Amino acid sequence: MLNNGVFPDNFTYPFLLKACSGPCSLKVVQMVHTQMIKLGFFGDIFVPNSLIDSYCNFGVIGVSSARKLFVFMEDRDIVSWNSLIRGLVKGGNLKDARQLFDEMPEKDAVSWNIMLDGYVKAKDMDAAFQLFEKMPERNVVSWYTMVSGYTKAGDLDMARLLFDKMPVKNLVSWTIIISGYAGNGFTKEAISLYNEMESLGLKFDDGTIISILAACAESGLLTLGKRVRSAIVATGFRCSVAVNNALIDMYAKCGCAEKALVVFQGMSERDLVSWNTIIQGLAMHGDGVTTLKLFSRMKKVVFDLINSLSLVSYVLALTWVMLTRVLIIFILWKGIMTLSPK
DNA sequence: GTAGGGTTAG
Repeated sequence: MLNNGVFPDNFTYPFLLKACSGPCSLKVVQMVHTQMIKLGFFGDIFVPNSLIDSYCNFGVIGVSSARKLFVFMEDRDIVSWNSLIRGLVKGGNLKDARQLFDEMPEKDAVSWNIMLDGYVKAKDMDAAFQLFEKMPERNVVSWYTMVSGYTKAGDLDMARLLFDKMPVKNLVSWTIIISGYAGNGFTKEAISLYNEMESLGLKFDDGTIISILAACAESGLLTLGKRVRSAIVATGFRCSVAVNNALIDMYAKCGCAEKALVVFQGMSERDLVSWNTIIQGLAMHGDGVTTLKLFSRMKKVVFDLINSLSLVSYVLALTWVMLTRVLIIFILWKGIMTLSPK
């Protein structure tokens, strides 16, 4: 763009910074920051705010840069505060986050929810609940945060209590509570709520399926996993790669390695997760020979993507195959020894 | 520009 003589404006940088939020290095954000100072776009509050947000993706160092920027800013709006608090919360610095939260001249629903999420992530449900009770207004996000927080803390009674009190229940609320019960091994409740959701005629989406299947995988809940699978088939739901991956994992973790393999083989598109999931699933519960064959196929297809997880599964499968072979040889040898005349 | 259920590893 610059080479073509086109100059950036105040809309360019927020977009550019958004693109730097991934595995992009902190140095690039710093470079963009320097250029922004030179060209002077800080008059538009969106610009420094998106810079704060970008810095906050880079751990403690990033957050301290965000903080410096925040301090030097002439004008700040709620988003500036919220973004920095989010950065502190993300870095686990709840004390400073809370201090800023209390200092804020004005709070909106996002401010409250960020702080709430901080306590939930820190597994401090008591502090979260206290804040939740103090909130001047609660929106769906506040309720999601609390209910999913309690399910993650294993307190299904509180999760259920709040779920029942939710003023508006939608697909996400149902997903959270069903996955919560399923993931914690409460089979009966999970299935009964799933039935209830179905009877309400709610149309599930990728998020619902993936979340429930992951919870089933976690606690080996094959019954519900199968129910979700038949619902997918019955409704003709078009499975994304992620949904199929979740299915593979659910089957493998519930002890159905063959079914996991069937799903994998039926996929028209696969990603690294598909390969890792099937290889891991088979290495744990299936046969080692198939795992090794799949691994060598994987080497041809996604060689540059192979990571430590694939390697661990490979070594596991290899060890398993070797052990089985040694065992077979040992048994044969014992047999020959007992049969041979003394 | 900031918050929310979401596939492998833990």
